[in-house]
Amino acid sequence: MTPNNIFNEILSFQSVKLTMKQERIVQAAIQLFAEKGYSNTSTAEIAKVAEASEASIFKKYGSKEKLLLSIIVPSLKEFFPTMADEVIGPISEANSTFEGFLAAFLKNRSEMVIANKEIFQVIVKELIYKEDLKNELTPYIFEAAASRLARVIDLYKERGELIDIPTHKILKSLLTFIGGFFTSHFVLLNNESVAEEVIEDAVRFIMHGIGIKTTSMN
Amino acid sequence: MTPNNIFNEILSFQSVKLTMKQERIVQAAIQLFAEKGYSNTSTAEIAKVAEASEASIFKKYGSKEKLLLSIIVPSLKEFFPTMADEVIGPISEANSTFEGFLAAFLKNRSEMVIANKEIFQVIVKELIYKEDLKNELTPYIFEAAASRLARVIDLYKERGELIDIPTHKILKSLLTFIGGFFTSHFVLLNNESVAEEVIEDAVRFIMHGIGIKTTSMN
DNA sequence: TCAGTGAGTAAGTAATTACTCACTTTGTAG
DNA sequence: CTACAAAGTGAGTAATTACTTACTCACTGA
Repeated sequence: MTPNNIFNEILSFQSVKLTMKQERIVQAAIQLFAEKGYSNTSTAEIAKVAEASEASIFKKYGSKEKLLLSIIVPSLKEFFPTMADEVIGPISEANSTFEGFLAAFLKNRSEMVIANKEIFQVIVKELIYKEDLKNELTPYIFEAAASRLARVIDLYKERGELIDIPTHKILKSLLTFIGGFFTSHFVLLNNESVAEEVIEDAVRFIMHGIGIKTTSMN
Repeated sequence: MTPNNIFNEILSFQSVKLTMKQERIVQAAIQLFAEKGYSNTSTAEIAKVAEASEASIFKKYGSKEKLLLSIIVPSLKEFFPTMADEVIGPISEANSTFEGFLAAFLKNRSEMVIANKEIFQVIVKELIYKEDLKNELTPYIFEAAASRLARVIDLYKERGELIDIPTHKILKSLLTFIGGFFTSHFVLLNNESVAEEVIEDAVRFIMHGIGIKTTSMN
């Protein structure tokens, strides 16, 4: 079975409405995977928490791995592509400065991640491990998020708001920091919210760093 | 057994010189843990790769968990405290500017991590999962690395090289970016080296961000 | 009313897991 | 050479693992 067929199969799980039992199974799996990791969670435990039988898991999902993917894959489309078309576009149009865009973007995505924090934790924790999964999903993530952010960067660069260095370099620094930001807040520290001030601090750091401003003209 | 006793027990493993077989076991464990993760690696597999018997593992280490800790704990002292006393001090003394310090620091720590890349990967991957381990080690890491970095920040702040905001805010931004830097390069991308240019880019970002320099006096 | 269908499950199974025990081999001090 | 301790191991074990099978039940359309 090719990767594409696998993806379509996984996505088909959500197309038919889930029964109550199936919903309980998915919720139990999300909770346990986020808490203890995929490998340390047995199907027996998932069934117990969901108050269902183990066989029900396999009837619907076929394997433990597909249950994991049925959680991860559809959510990626929520974390990232939605981010591209429905988030990045409107946010950048509504903000005249890159600084404003950045603050709105970080706030918007933070709220999104917090609302789906356990799923986000599962994705981060498992993506680090699973080489195959990583290799299959990163091109997708890159296309969905990075390439659109690059366009926004180009836009504001033309307006003279951003430094004149290659866009890929700006993007790389930006993604490194944002990745660190989300990972530290929502995976390591497991925060429930992000204060306005924290976002302001992050934006200031991204825009101006920690050095004093030198008086140079452009 | 209290945490302290556990730590002392773990540290005692390295105090006596390892036999060749024991060395092979540790090397096999590092390799497999880094590649597939602790939970996905069986003691049988470690024994096979090490060309030793499973019983030898348990004779020396008692449990699979202690084998993991015997890899992680001593290395932390190499990654972090050495960093504090033997790295941060000399580097900051040898560099008159914070920018110079930062470049030297990033280069020095990158080389250190690359030389022990698999161990670094094991630490990152397991620290994300294991709540207990994380809670036990973070105060230690913080004391070793963060508090010393804070002093360096204070030093250069007094010299007027860094912006005048609370040190903990500077530190937080710095650690977020550096954490993202090391994780993306050496865990996600599994890089073998870091080009001079990459470090320069990172330093520039940390110092000045991606916004254009505004002409404001201080 | 009842055949057909999908949801759900109790009770398995073979394989794998971390770990143990009784034993042999090896290195070394006297 | 020998005695003894440490290093090393083959052959287990009970528990857990992901997964299967053969079944019941609840519902629905004709």
